[in-house]
Amino acid sequence: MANQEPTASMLTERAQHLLKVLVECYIESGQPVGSRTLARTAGLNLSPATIRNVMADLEDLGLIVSPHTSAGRVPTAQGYRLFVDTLLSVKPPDSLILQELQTRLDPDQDAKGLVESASSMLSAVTQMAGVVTVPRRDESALRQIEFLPLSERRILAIMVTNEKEVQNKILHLEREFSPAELRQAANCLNEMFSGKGIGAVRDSLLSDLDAVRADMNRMMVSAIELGGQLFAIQDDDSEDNYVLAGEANLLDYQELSDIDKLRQLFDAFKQKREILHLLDKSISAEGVQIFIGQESGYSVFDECSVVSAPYAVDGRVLGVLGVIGPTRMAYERVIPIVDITAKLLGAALKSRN
Amino acid sequence: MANQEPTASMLTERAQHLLKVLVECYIESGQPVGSRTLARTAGLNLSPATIRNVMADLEDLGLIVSPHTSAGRVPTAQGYRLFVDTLLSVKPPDSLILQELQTRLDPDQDAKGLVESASSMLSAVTQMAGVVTVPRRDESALRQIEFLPLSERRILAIMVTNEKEVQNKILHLEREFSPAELRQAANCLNEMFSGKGIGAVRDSLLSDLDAVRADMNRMMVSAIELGGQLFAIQDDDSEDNYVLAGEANLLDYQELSDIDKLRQLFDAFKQKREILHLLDKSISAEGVQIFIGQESGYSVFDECSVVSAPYAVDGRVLGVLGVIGPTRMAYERVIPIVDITAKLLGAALKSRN
DNA sequence: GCTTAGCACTCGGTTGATCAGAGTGCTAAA
DNA sequence: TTTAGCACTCTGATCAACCGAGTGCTAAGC
Repeated sequence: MANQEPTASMLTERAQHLLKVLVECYIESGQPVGSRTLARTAGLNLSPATIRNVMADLEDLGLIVSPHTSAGRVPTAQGYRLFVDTLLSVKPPDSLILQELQTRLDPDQDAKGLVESASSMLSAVTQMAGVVTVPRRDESALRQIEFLPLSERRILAIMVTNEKEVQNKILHLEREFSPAELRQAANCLNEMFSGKGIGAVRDSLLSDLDAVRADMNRMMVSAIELGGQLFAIQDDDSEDNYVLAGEANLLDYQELSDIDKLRQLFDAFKQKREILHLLDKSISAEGVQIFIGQESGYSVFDECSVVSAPYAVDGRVLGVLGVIGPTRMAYERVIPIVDITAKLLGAALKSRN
Repeated sequence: MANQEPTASMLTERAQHLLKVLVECYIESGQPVGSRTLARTAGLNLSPATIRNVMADLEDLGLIVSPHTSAGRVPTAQGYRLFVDTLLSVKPPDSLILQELQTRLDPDQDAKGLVESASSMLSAVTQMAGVVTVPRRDESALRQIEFLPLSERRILAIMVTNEKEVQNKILHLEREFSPAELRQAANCLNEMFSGKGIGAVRDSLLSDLDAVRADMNRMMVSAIELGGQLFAIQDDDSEDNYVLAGEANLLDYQELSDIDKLRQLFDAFKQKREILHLLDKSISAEGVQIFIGQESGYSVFDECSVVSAPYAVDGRVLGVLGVIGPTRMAYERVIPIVDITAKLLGAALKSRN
């Protein structure tokens, strides 16, 4: 009769210890853990029979199950949960790995490069799939706008933000603009909005656009016209997106070897929607957050765990990164890696010179 | 005793027809084709026994094999080869699909977008993996260069080519440049090089850089300095690269269901090197080229076929696209799709307005 | 000389039975 | 409370039997 939220306090010291050892054992071996093995491994001087009694209790609480009568026990999602919440002893990551992370998150590249590095590092270091959401930039401040004519009615708009990100967009115009006009419009927009947040700029442009078209001089009108178009669809692609790396690593885990499940997982990666929703849940969390098996609420992840953490610059959360792997993963190793990577990514994004 | 290069002329009319039907049958069913089935399907009024005689001949020629004594026959790579070279009746693609291809290869996006569309279309339409190499642009002509100051020693260089591609690069400078200086340098470069091929520009800049530094006015020097940096590493990422889509589709084919093989395949996709080499072989081909099974020479593709075609604008080949799938694929459907997509991509790249 | 019916043979896949091994739950004794 | 002992259960491996599909060969027919 599984209780619905077993807590550590419901377990004796000994039961806790045994659960911990069992989970560790299972994570390492991948085999159901029997009472004899556990008796040997646990270090307590107890006979298998005693262990069995405790295991029966743990099973009643829904923390472990046996796949069939004569197999050992395997942790349930709840078991893992209790394990990571209260029993886990995290290992600080290998200093070699740390160094690698640090050097490969070289601040001297653009945000996209950093995000891709982070993602592929996560996957390489954990041997699972790494995922990093693209940093949102709604609040980054506008720095400069420039227009270059391409052909009669097409101009290239270039926008530089304070974070030194550069964005291009090709605008299709209703009428022709002379080079001088473009320069004036750019100046005008720069004067009006330089230093303002992009969200604010968009809002004020969109509201101005129709309202004051009539009673302004021609220059202002073109400026607002161009600016309106520039900011209109701006957030389509870069927002709401993530960078995934190392999906193929997941092929190696036999607990995910059901090819159909795997296919669904890969489809979900391409769809992006569910992944993004899941990661979103973590965006307001303080540090590392963990979704174990069905906890995520998405059936594609039934056999998976997601370890995620938000990354921030100056306290502003810009995105989330994490690792996706089988429920049976080395949490004590993965958690600090995700944690540190999030911090390093934040630092790298900040200190770009 | 497999002959080494069986040609159509070595087969009777009837044998050819039977091979054709057998291959078609196997492609459709995925099961080894037996003499009875073939007798029924082939439309000739022959008994299974007669068919068996012919099949024995085909097997001697190395065109088909039986996986074991009491199974039907399966085409070998050579069998497929003969099939696609001389027996295949290609089907023009569904007009619906054609339309879809056409609309989704909307010329009104940048090269990257087009390439990505093409790749994902190929994979969607064929239910296999689509791949498109990034168009090389060494010969595209320079149109305009612009420099925007970011901070003291960092400037943003923007380069527009005739093909309306835009490229940004952040330059780190040895010394400070004033805005005026930047503008002059840009003007200078634009005057000197506008309309020239990018390769040519790079060459002349690199050779000029040291040679004439002394006896030029300051403006020229800065221009060449900036230009030199801009063009120095230019080709790192966009050259030698490709866009892959729909890898996950390959999970669905049971002939690729060996998880290890699959893993190797996915690793190869990430490595990119082998794929690029393979696609390179097709770059000078006239139209569609097909690598069947081990013909590719790369063991990861032993169970795969690659159907590829170069795409070009105004006769200049810019890259290669193709489809990667199991050897047992519907060639008669895939080949025209690849063919047409290549043409459409070329057209779209050309007609961007 | 080609075609075909007949037949023995081969091989893979499935089913069912058996058996060893691992692990459990329960009971009774320490 | 712990533990030894024991009966029980379930999996996985092994083996034999068997069916079905398909082949190759031979001899007869056209």
